[in-house]
Amino acid sequence: MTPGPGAAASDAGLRGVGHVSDLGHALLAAVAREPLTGYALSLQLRDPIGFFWETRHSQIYPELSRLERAGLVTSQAAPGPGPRPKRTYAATEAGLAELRAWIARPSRFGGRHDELLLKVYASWLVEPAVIAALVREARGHHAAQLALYTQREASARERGIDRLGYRDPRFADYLTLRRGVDFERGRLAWCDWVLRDLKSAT
Amino acid sequence: MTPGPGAAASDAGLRGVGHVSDLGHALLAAVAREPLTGYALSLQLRDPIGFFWETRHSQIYPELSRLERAGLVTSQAAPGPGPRPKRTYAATEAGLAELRAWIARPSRFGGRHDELLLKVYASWLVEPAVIAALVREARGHHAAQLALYTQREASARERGIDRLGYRDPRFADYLTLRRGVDFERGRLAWCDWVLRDLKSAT
DNA sequence: ATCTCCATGTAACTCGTTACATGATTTT
DNA sequence: AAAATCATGTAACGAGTTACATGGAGAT
Repeated sequence: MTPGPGAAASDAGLRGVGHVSDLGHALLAAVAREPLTGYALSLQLRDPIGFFWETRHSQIYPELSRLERAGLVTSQAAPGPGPRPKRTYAATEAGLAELRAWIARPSRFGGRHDELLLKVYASWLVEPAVIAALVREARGHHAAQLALYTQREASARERGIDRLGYRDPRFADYLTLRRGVDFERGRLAWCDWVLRDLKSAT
Repeated sequence: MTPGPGAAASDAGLRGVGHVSDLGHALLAAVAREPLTGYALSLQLRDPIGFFWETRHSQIYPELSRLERAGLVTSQAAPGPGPRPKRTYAATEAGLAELRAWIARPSRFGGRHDELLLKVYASWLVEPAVIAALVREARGHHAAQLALYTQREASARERGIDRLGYRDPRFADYLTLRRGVDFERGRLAWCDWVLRDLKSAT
């Protein structure tokens, strides 16, 4: 990674400065609230309450320096407890702008991490209308999935699959399908609840 | 990565033959039901109904050959529509044994893919007691998480955080926390429902 | 004496996505 | 004529995990 002193010219092969990863947005969203060290961030991401995201410190430190090279965060060094100085990161104006733009962009659904939850976590940065649009879009997606799943559930019940023994793979299908129905229903209810609360909580 | 021709002796650097990845178990679980081609598997994994897993064909084909090298599946070649022969894969006895052993092993929670759902999808291969133990373990995990989240929710309400404006980051925390509570509650209800059904459906 | 917490980083590897590449048959 | 479907693979990344490495301060 570090090309060594004297060879600092090219930096080729690194991710383009224009692109910010999902993890980058997660870190940005955290330091937009208050300045934090990489270590503090790793603690927050280890326990995903209100965050729905997880990673290890080995990914956080390189990502923070990428964000700093891109001008989205700044760091202040202070004497640390170990051999290296302790760095506290804070979001810059450009960082906040990037976050606001990212929140407004359409999300991918069903990714391995929960992009919508992460955007809601950072929702205090944007107008409530922006978040409402996002949640309404997600609501549509989950409503469509729910319709599909309930339809399959109904057809499974018509064919008596819910009465098969556990030895039949189609009964296993039915068990997992039920979880899909529950998941989408819960997600839908949450979207509605958020939309209601965004109206009342001015 | 590829050591180049002429150095084919060792195969070092490849994943050890003893270890099967989560994706490997997913493919194994699918071909344990009926023999399938890599293409058919990619269609099933693109639409995660009853599967809760997703990937692309570019990952499936190499993984199938790894499984075959490990003796967990066999393939039969037939003239295909394209330049290459079409291969249909089936699980071997060793493959079924690996699946049964994997289902009985404790699962990781909160991984990027849903290991418990995948195990339930393959649950027809094992005795209902094995699956019941698995689901009971998961139930405990989700009950503990739910207790933690509801406690935080209550303390947030005591401090009036649910009545803050959307501009306060702590209100955003509350929105995502609510989703956590809903998720764990739904998961818990599903575990209970599966446990009930495993008793009745002999 | 040992363990845990704070604090930062690198190396090696596995997992996952996007794009490239080929080509016959069927549908629009 | 063009597009979609079936069918298989590789190359080049990007994302994520595990393990290695260092070292002071405070607690047991």
